[in-house]
Amino acid sequence: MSSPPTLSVVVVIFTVVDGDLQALLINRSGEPNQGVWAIPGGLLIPGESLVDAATRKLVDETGVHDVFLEQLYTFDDLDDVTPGGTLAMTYFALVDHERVRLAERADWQPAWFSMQELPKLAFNNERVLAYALERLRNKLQYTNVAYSLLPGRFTLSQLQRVYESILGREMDKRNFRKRVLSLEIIESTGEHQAEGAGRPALLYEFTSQEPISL
Amino acid sequence: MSSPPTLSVVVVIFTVVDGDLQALLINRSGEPNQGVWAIPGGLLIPGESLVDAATRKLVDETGVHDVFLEQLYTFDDLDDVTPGGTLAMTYFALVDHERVRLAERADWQPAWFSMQELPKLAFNNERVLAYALERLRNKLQYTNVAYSLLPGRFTLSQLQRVYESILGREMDKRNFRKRVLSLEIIESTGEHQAEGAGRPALLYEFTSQEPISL
DNA sequence: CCAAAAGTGTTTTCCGTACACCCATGC
DNA sequence: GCATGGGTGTACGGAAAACACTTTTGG
Repeated sequence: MSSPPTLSVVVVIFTVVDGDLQALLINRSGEPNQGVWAIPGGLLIPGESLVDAATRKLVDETGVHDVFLEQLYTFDDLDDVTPGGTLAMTYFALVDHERVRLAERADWQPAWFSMQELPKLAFNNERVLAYALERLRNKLQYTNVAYSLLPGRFTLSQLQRVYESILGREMDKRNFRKRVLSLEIIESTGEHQAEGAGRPALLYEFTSQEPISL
Repeated sequence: MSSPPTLSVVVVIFTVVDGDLQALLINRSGEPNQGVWAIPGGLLIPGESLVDAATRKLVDETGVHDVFLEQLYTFDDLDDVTPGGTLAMTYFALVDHERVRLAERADWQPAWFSMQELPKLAFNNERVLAYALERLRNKLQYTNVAYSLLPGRFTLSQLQRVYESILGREMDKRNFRKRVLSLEIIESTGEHQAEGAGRPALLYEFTSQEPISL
């Protein structure tokens, strides 16, 4: 007779900093996998809903709320050491890094890592990140999820850098603008913002701060 | 202190019969929801993987194996009567109805229902079916999952009826054929099959019986 | 010979892509 | 005045959509 599985909720938190897609990782202070980096997560508290657990982890680590958060997949084969196994309900979230205040704790160290140069990860977390990235790339194409990665007002160049860093390829400026404007997910505020030298850019905002499928 | 949630695995089983998309439902013999139709499912056995549990349910109800089976979503809000709540890991499967031999049991009655005329369902199962249908429609567009709904050899008209019944709209015969042939997911066997009156149709087969993304 | 289903091409429309120059500001 | 980033239009190619008639069989 096996014991019932451990129930954990794990949240892949993505942000884009300066044209670089990054994920938040935690340096594990306890066994198993002490000292190894892992995606933030914790045990599901009995009586707590999955989305509440994911939101709790997200707020604990970053302080942000009201962002895009969606269930990703339920893995039963990430943890091969805990007796009885673990069911890991994974979520993914998109945050504007300017709104984030990383938790400062004595035991667990959270830090951003570029998706280009990930450290050695615990618990097969590579698969979870790869799957989250695939999902994010798909969502970016036919939804407005990018709203959750940017401040309320932003320039088209900032938006384009977000798309480019997630999709991993450069895009043509004119085609990009044509496309996002024709989708009608953003609109101009009429105000301008200077970006160092160069002509000041028009500021845009998303027409909806809720996820929309196109 | 709440009790830990019940862990169940639920499998939406779709088939297409005579141009009609149908789902397999079970008439519950026990409380809660006695006498009400529900999606087949059962408790996760400790030590059993999720996909094994889903496969077990599928084989129990239909006798088929080696079909398309994929995780759908994990719901925590379907069952509002069981103390501690239930985590329902849902899967969806696609079967060729000609290969199915429905379980004949004294207690649970399985039956096919058209997605057009569903009965009253237990446990918010409407949401699960709606989500499964949405996912199936998407998958149909950019994968070869239809292989799992048809016999090994089939006519292009049969294939088109499968697509039409899932997508819920009629398609142009010439455009449909051009498209599926250009995808190179099917190939002609060279043999013909008479379909009542009318000219006999060429039989085709899928080039792969494994899921392929296009 | 008539009903029933299979099979087949061309035209148009739309969307994605490629591509180069001028504009407004800071220094 | 020059460096920096913002902003704009057109032409091409491929895919999807619209559209009607001929072929082969059974009865």
